[in-house]
Amino acid sequence: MRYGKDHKEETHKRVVDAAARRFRKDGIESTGVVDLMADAGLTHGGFYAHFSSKEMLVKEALVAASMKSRAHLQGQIDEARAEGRDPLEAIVRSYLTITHRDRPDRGCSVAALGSEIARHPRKTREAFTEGLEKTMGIIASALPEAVPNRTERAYAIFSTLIGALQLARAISDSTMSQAVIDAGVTAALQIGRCTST
Amino acid sequence: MRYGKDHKEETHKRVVDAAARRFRKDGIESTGVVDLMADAGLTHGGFYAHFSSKEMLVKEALVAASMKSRAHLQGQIDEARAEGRDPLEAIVRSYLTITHRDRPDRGCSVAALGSEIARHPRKTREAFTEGLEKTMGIIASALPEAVPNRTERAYAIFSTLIGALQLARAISDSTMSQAVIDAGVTAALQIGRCTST
DNA sequence: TGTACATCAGTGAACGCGCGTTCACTGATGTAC
DNA sequence: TGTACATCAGTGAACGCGCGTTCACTGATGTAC
Repeated sequence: MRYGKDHKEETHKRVVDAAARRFRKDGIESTGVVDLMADAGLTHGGFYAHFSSKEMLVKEALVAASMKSRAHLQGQIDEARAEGRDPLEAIVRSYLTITHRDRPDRGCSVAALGSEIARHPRKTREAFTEGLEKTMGIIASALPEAVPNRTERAYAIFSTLIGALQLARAISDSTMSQAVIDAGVTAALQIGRCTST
Repeated sequence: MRYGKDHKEETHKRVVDAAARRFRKDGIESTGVVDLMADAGLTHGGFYAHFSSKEMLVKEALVAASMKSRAHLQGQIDEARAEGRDPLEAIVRSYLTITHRDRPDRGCSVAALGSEIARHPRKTREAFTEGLEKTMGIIASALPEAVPNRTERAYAIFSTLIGALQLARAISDSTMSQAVIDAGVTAALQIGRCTST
């Protein structure tokens, strides 16, 4: 079948988006090329017309997920600012929720894949790092202007957020899981607000 | 070959310890039963005389790694107390180091496997949770007595530590990686020390 | 004390299966005449 | 306007390989006589 001139590009995007979802849900290694293509409504044979290897799709999926996350983050910040609410509190409270804990496929790819990304090839980690740097800039921009070391605080806040979400997901006891989430909120706000140091 | 009466138990322990190391280095899913047994100097056929499934070994390896971590943690605290240093600072600073970042096989299994553990069966996560609770108790005991909500703070501190170490491992740029580690130290200490809230 | 046998930790071939990747093919459409 | 052909996104069988798991077997030692 011959298709319109944007058709292939659209299919490509569809595979990347489906992969971003699947990877976050089941992990990168657990998800095969067959599953990935099936999720996009295709058969596996066409995969290598779009990506030179599974690793290249991993890279693209991480970049796509990162971009989407930043857009969401920026949206939360803008909305909070428009309504006179604290933008830091807005992003922290919307990140550490039960919904986010229970729907990794729709959420943050760093929380979902953090320990796995560290074991991927340098090129993949470079793409990840690039996205992460931008995300840190956005978090830093949500901090009160009076606060020093905004980038470093953004690093620490994000560390707390992904760590807490991962623990909350791994913990089998729901009370403890909830407590970890609550503790994460308190601590992240504290890191972002404390004017000393 | 017939062996002494403790022989099998010793072999079992050897496999569990080797697995704990390998899992942290390469991930649980990436490591096959053949590799695991080879690391312990055995062939794969005997595996099921020791474990009813790979998942059972995962559970045992997580429990073993958790126990070892707690012993190390307690050692750091005792040493710091004996020398009149702050025990919280001792554990935070010994956790967030370049060495720990670069040697996941010898380090914290939560940082190395966090996002993977969340996808394992309930029984495995229950064993993990049990160990984690004890670890949180030890971290809480390192906090100044004047501080309220010690358990919640321990949760947040540990979240920050594992999140920062994971990011530091995933980031390809060494300057940024170092900055994340430093930011994690500052934040973890701040969470543990701030007497308000 | 010497021989026959039971034990059982560890061996290695084999099982079905899914992995990432390759490739000859299909067939609807756009283009050339 | 109608026909012949080139294009190329997507198909599905096949590749070698490693996975988790099973099982008949080995052979050094402890026990029974």
